[in-house]
Amino acid sequence: MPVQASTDSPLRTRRGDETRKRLVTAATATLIEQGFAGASARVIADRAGVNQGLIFYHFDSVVGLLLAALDAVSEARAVRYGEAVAGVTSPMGLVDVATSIFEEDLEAGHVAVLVAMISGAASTPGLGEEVAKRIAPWTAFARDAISGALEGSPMGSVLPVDEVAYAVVALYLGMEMLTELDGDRGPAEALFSRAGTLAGLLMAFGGSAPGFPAAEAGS
Amino acid sequence: MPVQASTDSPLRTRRGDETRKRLVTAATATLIEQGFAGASARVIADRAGVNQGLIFYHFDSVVGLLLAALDAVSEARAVRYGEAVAGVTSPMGLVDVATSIFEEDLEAGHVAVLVAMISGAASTPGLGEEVAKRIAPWTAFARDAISGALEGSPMGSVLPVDEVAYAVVALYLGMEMLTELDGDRGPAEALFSRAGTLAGLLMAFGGSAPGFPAAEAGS
DNA sequence: GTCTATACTTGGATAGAC
DNA sequence: GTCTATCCAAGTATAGAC
Repeated sequence: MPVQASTDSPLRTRRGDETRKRLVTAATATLIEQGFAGASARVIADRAGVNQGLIFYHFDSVVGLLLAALDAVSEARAVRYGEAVAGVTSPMGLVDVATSIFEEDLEAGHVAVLVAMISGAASTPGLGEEVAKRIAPWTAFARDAISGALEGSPMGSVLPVDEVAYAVVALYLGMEMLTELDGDRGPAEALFSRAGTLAGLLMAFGGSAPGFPAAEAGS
Repeated sequence: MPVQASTDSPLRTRRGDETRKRLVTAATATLIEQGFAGASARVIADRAGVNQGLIFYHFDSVVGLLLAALDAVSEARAVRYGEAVAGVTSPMGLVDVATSIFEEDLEAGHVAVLVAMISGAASTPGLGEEVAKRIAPWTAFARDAISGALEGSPMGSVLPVDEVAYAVVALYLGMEMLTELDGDRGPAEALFSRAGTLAGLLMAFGGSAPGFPAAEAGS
């Protein structure tokens, strides 16, 4: 791993930065399209158009690069989540935002990266722990969205937030796997619109949540 | 692939059968513990205590063996499902049986085999289609159980059986991934007891299902 | 600091022995 | 029909050039 980006040669680090960026991008794409088992040093390096050995210089190992790719996706998503939640006031609005953002995640392949890394963790000692850390943004976001939607609903007493959040994240991972398997995004899409219906139903039962207009954001 | 088990030498096929069985067992265990990426010919053969080349003689390729392992698990499960459903009369009983059977699947690692093969499908051309075929028992069983539980419930009109079945299977796969990741089976267990509560709630709303005693099987 | 050419290891597959 | 010894490709990693 290159350590010092010392004062006298900023141009040299430029080239390194470019290489690292290309590798992370290629690694992400490879994880999405070929999964963990298909993400070898040679395949990724070819895709990035760089020498295969650079992976070990810049990231120590293939797994190191894959974790960097997961980092990039996770951080980008955490930022996106923060932005999206900022403009929301009502519980129903939160549900709308959450479903559309999660749909975005599935579509763009962010969940595919997660799935690939989790399944890869089974074969690589110590990887599981590292991956677990990086799932925090997703879990936290799910918990926030659900917590907002559940309070004021009669279901709030029978459905603990943590359990529902766990179930939602699991549901996402599973939907991604099934979608990859048969190449059909249809069932997953159908579940999204269904989620909106159900959430509306729950809210209607609850009634007296503060600041609750009839309908918020579209779709 | 060995074709004819001809009349004159039944002893010879015995040895082959034994080898095949050992390989399938070892492949299953390896998929559960190491995932698809860790299921190499050498690792599996070592575990089975046989020469690595036998995999290619008996199953053509490593993937061929892994599919045979998936076949064995799928068929065993289909039988188990049939037995379990046979002794059930009420919708609530069906829900009880389904949850306890699915819990059994998670515990024994059957879902882990599924997860491993699905994630492996991303890296191996043509494998996805083969895996998809073999998931049929699970999907069908889920659909039957849900269909029985949903009719007579007011949710039946707003929740199509196919969608719920898809969601349940996805939920299973996702729970398995999360369980593998942090090694904690707790959240999944919690969701199972929660499922019982929810199903009971739905039934209570529906009321007039035919043959509906207060409570059926235990747990 | 960055990169390339090369060494070494593991994995898939088969020719030929029994 | 069953199995073993052997081959070749692909994968990871590093020594050394720039």
